[in-house]
Amino acid sequence: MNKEKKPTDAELEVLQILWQHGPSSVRYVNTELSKNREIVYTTTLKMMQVMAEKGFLKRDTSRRTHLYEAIIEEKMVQEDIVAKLVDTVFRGSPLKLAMQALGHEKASAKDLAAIKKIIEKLEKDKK
Amino acid sequence: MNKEKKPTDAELEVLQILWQHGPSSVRYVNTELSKNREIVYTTTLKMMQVMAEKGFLKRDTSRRTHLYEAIIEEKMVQEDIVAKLVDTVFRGSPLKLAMQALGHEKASAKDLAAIKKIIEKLEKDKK
DNA sequence: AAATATATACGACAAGTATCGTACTTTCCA
DNA sequence: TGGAAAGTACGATACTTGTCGTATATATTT
Repeated sequence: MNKEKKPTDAELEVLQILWQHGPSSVRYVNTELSKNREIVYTTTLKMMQVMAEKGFLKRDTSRRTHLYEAIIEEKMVQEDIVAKLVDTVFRGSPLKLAMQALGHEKASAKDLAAIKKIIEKLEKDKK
Repeated sequence: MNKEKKPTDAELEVLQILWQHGPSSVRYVNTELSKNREIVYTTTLKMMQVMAEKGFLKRDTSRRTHLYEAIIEEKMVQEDIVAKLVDTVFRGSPLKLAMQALGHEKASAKDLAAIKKIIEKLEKDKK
């Protein structure tokens, strides 16, 4: 069904903004991107046009300033990427990936507590 | 120092084989790759030559059949990729990534127990 | 109304990727 | 010893990605 290829890195930057902010103009997305790196307006425009062609975004052209909206879901993309990552970089072990994610700097005490709960729930479900 | 760019997907396939098997001939790598998909010998050869130029592999040309060895470490690559992934796809939350990894089919009961232990250890270290 | 600002459309391009064919060299063995 | 087999070298190619310039249309402002 979905022969969707995964978004490129640059496309993910755009998607992130749309996922958080909802339907947005090119101007808005470009302004957000510009906070992180130099990028010319028409580059962002072109990229979003291409993403629309690819089926990642849909656009509302009813007004002069077009609005773009993500139509692939954040969760889907996360799943795809994680599945592939586990496969190609962690030798098929989700555990290794999880450890790598948590073992690193940013995991807070609250994060750890949260995931412990989730694990306990998963363990219950397994039975 | 290392302005190393991250390996492409196809390069990761090669790296995985080298990480597991150690220094290998092109023939060996190609045979392994062929188990998963169609690929012509010279394609693999060329790719590994490029990877050597990039500094991902080093090669021993002392014998007719060259041996290639990974010189970027598996763990390094994993760290890089996970860090970037957390950033660009999980809104900076390692927790979300870990959950996604574990919540997926493949995490076994043993995996869950293992990671619970790790979490407890991390919690201790935090104090 | 003229000038300015803000949009989109679209083509071009350099770099990188993955792919393979052809040419050449070395080794093996019947 | 003369092929066949197995190896490397390397160029060509088709695609994709990210980038931007230029053209043009539409508002907005003075």
